[in-house]
Amino acid sequence: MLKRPVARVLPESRLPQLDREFDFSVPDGIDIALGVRVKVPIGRGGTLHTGFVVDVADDTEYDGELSAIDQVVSPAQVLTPEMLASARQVARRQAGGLADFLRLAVPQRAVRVEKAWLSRESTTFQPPATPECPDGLRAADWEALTEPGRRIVWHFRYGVRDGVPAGYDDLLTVATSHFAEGRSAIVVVPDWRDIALCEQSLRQSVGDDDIVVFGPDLTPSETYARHLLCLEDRPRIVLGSRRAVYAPVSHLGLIAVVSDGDESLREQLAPYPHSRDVALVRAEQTGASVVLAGFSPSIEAVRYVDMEYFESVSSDRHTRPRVLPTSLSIRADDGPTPARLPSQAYSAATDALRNGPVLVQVFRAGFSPGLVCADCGERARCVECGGPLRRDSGSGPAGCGWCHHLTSRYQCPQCQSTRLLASGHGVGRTVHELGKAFPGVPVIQADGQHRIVTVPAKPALVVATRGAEPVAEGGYHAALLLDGQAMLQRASLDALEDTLAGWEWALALLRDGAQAFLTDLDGPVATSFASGASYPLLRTELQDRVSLRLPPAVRIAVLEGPRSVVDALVTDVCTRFADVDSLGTSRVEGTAVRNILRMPYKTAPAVAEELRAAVVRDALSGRRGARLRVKMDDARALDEFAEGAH
DNA sequence: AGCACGCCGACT
DNA sequence: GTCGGCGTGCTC
Repeated sequence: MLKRPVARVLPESRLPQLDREFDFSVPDGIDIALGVRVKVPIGRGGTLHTGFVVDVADDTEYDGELSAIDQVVSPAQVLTPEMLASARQVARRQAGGLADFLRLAVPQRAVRVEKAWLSRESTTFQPPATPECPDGLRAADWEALTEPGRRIVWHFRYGVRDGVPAGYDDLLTVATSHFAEGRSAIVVVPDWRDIALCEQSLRQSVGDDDIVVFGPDLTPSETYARHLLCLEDRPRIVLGSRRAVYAPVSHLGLIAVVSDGDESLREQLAPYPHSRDVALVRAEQTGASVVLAGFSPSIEAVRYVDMEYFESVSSDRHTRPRVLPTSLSIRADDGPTPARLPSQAYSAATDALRNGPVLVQVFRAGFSPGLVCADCGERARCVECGGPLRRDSGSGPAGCGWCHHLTSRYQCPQCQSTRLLASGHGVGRTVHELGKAFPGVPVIQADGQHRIVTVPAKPALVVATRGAEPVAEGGYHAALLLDGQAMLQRASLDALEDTLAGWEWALALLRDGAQAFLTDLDGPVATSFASGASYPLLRTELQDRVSLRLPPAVRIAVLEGPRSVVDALVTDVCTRFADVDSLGTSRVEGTAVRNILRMPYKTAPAVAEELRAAVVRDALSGRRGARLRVKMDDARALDEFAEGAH
């Protein structure tokens, strides 16, 4: 414990004007340590705030009388110097508050949990045997993956082993290798399903004391317990969702982010950091490796490889399953086809179902669907204006998405049929349809509500929404990739990236020799994907983004607040920085407006500083009403902007 | 956020 | 004369 007279404290406050360090005197009898939580009086009333001790010193710059620290909340040094340094860097990058970031990185205290931890008996670290290089990985690549200080985009191999995707197994072997050398490894995955799969695999090779899992649905005290475990001076393997990227482990050797293009890896709380960015900063700070791994790279990863900031490593991909694009254009002379499935896909699925499970991947539920003719598949259009027809409830008249004209009796201009079907509809409807198409076959439904991690190696139709696909023991015998058109035609910047990731994931779950059928799409994307050329597709997409000046070729900042404040700030920033431009304003709720700034990477740090200063200034001005808010690099704002612009 | 300081209207 | 309105400004 340090006995210096001045402690520098960062209050745990979300107020921008309090997001800075304050000096306090340390009374006799109070022991201060870096990273502990303290209570300090702030403001005229001396209201007690908790905060972190971020520095201790002999004197202060402040010319006024220092207030004294009220009390040390606990001796646990919950904020490590490394995390503080990383937090500063991420907060600056995101134009956000340091305390805001630490709210994500340091969980709330739980007294009982902490008492138990403080009086724990220390466990000894028994390193496991260093694992061997998995099949299908070149020795040089294995070496790169298992030493610290590298930046790698890793293209997983396909196939399922022991009920777990082989790529996941490979990654955990890499993590175990770091661990065996006395270094911690953090594995960040998008969601609960991936955690369950990895945990199952990890527990077979590493002891329970060595693993810390930040699983789904953790209570605050459970989260705190795991945080404390990570603080111990011994290596650990940490597994979890985006929360795991903040694990304050010592001896960090590896941070791996799996499927880093997944939108669930962006934090929904200020300052909205992405796990990939946090991983990069922490790795730089500690000398650890960053590995962005998966079956299909994120567009950011493609960019990093292109600019030679990351090296690329591929497992053996010769086992890529065959993909057959079978166009949806069901011809009238084909007769009725069950559940709108092309006959080739239908008969292949029927065959595969004799021996084992078949995966049917559908677009996520809750998506507002367009309508198609149930008999010929022609897109249903409004008779008044030609706009897309939709149906908000399950039944009732169809309405136009553009002019809201209601069509009570629709007739298809192609085949005169009066029956309409939702295209790219959610899993509920598809389960029903497919159940009828494959009579006598058990149907297993997997989506956000029906969480299934694995299915047995028995004949069954597994209908899963994109992102909720269970893993089949031994792999699926075939996969039907439905709704490709709807997935690809979403008005979203990451439609291609996300769609390819979903398809590649489905391929990874197939058993050796099984095939995938792309049923609702033809054209260049279908052809490229079928030939295994996903990567060139993404590179082309990246080139487009460069010429269109869209992320990740540029960085963006979303500004929200009262019109006058936002307008003034935009004018100011665009004048000061010649290479920043504004996409204009769109209205959000009430009187608030939103504006999006685009800027090259090299100017972004200076702009971020400027924006943050504006947020603090706005908070300090006593003006009532909505405050100015800044959000960096949230590409989804562009999707909303496209809808709301005028 | 809190809280105090400050400078203008209707009350014992 | 003074009690109290909430605009403005600061917090080690």
